[in-house]
Amino acid sequence: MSMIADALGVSSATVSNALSGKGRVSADLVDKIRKKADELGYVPSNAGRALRTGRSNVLGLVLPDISNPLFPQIAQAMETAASNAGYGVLIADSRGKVTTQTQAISRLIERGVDGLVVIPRRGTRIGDVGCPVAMVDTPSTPGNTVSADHWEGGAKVARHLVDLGHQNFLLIGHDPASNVQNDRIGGMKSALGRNTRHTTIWLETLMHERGERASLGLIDHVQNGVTAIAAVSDLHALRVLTELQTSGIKVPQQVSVTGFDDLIFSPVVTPSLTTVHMDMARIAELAIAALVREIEQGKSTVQNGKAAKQTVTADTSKVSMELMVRASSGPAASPDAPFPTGETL
Amino acid sequence: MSMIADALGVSSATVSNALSGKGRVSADLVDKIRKKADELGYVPSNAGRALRTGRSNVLGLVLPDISNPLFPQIAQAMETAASNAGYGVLIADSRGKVTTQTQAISRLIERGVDGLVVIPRRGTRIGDVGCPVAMVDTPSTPGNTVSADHWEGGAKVARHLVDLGHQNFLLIGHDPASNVQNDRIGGMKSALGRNTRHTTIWLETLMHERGERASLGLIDHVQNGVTAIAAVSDLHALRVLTELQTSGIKVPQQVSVTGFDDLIFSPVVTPSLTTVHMDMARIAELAIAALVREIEQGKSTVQNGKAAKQTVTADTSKVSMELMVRASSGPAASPDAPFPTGETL
DNA sequence: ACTAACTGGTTAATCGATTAATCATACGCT
DNA sequence: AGCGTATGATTAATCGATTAACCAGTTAGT
Repeated sequence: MSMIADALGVSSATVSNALSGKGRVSADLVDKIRKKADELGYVPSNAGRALRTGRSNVLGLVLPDISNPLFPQIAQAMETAASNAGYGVLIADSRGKVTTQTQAISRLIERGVDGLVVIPRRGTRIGDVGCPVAMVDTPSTPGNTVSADHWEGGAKVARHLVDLGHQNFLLIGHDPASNVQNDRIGGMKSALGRNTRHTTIWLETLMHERGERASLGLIDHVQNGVTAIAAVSDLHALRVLTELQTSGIKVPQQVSVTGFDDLIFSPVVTPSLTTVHMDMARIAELAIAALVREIEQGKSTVQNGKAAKQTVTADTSKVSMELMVRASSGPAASPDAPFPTGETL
Repeated sequence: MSMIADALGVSSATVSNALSGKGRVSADLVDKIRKKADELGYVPSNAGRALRTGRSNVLGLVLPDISNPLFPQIAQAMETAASNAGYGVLIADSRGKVTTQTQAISRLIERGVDGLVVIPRRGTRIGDVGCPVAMVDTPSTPGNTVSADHWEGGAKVARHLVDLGHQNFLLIGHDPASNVQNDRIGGMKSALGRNTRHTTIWLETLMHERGERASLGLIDHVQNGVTAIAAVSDLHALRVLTELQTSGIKVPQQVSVTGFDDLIFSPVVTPSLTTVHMDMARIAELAIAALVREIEQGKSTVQNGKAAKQTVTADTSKVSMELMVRASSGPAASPDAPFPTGETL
């Protein structure tokens, strides 16, 4: 910057003003400075700027478990949204453990991030980090900034299956402690009409009892009349799909299968999976926007009050999910013998 | 830092020396300073340090396409390795396009990263970025820093299938321009003995001709005697698996199927996928180590020569892949009628 | 006893950008 | 002419850590 100033015989302050457009600089000087800057290949030093302004223009992305197959979508969406807002994204993975997560967060803070996007899980507690935090969880969770409307998503698949004439459902969750999964299952249940029956199984519990690779015992359920199996993730839907096919049960002719998240393999398996897609790009946009707003006005907030509140609020806290009807769901096999009214479980 | 200095009546230089262990400070003063630093909750300012030292302690991770299902593994491994070396990881996604990639890289440079880890693809060209670069591609690619030994991996699955008595193979690739996939297929071919036959199909070409969701026409191949189908990714292996099962072909009784990468769903589909696992953690470690070495000695290199060479060299350039034998591969169906010697295609 | 070397610490400059305070002109108005 | 007010640019302080240069005591060597 001082090189530009010297080259043009002006002060470095003028160069700063010219490039940032803040002070009062004559129009033609601005032009000359811009030109010279390009000519010299000037790139502002983030370090210098950060030191002076106290802002790094970097956000931290905290994930409970990077190996989550949904992560690519999340990371990509966040990176894009942040980048559009002029921010970089520093990632922190906690490999499932809560202790590592705390460490990961403090590493981010030490690196001077201006804000945090946190995808929480179970015991995630965000202590007193000194910067705004956007939480992406579920609309039903207190402190949630913005997230997909998992409940509505659940309701959408369930309604889809009901419309196809299904009356006997098997709902498959993985972790009974997950807010997201509970919302999805809750939404499903809410949309199942009076003359339907449903059972819910949680894979984690099941696998804990019978081992990782255990059969899910789907044949039994099918023999008991289940014609629709709705899982909270495509990962589980896939497992269901292959287990059914191995047992010679036709999907969707005999049983319909649905998942969640529209994972990368979902369109290409046979039959392609009916699932629920979340608009991660929009969620990321809202989360980042809320975060950036708080960061940018943060200065004043900190000055006149105690400290800015931790978790920020977005314009919209829930983003609609989209039902993707594909080949794995179809009309119920035998639309005879309706079950007696009343819900099981 | 000056607060610590004031509190103990020493100069800030002494505090810096004490905490960094560089200058000469008496042992008990070091203790007192450390204690006071903890007490005051001192966290060094990266901005200040970066400004002075010219190093940000942040690395950039450049990915051609974040939606690659292997990405979680990569990101996690890189994050862990970098974090252990005291570096943060800034991600940059180029969503497949080469132009976006160039932009992404320059954004990282502007942010002042000390080094770059690049997972290249096709037209990836790293221009004159002013920092060391580690390339993770294939051992056969010039400029490769470190990567999995895809060729060996291919050879391993192929040998496994040959040992099971298979003689007629279908090899499935996706993108004929991918170095990784060519290495894998090349390795496979190299390990197929003289009295075997094989055909290779590239999905991208196929899908371009017949559309995204087109059948892969596997039944034809099976009827022509193929008993083993080896794909370059679990994603394609899964597609193969479900297509076969839908057609009523038993895996592995009639046809064996293998994949690559040990993706998250591979162990849980039915039958679980035989695949090849890459030790991403080790690859990341080697790449980061090479990068960090270059960065840390970089100062001298830049001083006495022209500039440090772009891509760094690791201790080991290829990391062995591990064959994961699961349920989707088994003995060849009919070990009769060996084919005439000579390779098809 | 006088110098050399060492020990433990301080001073002050520096990295690059930002910004409040200041200054010098020129212009408009009565 | 004289005063107030824009306008355009400069000065200098500042953010926080690092580090070369320097300084005051102490110890060792001859």
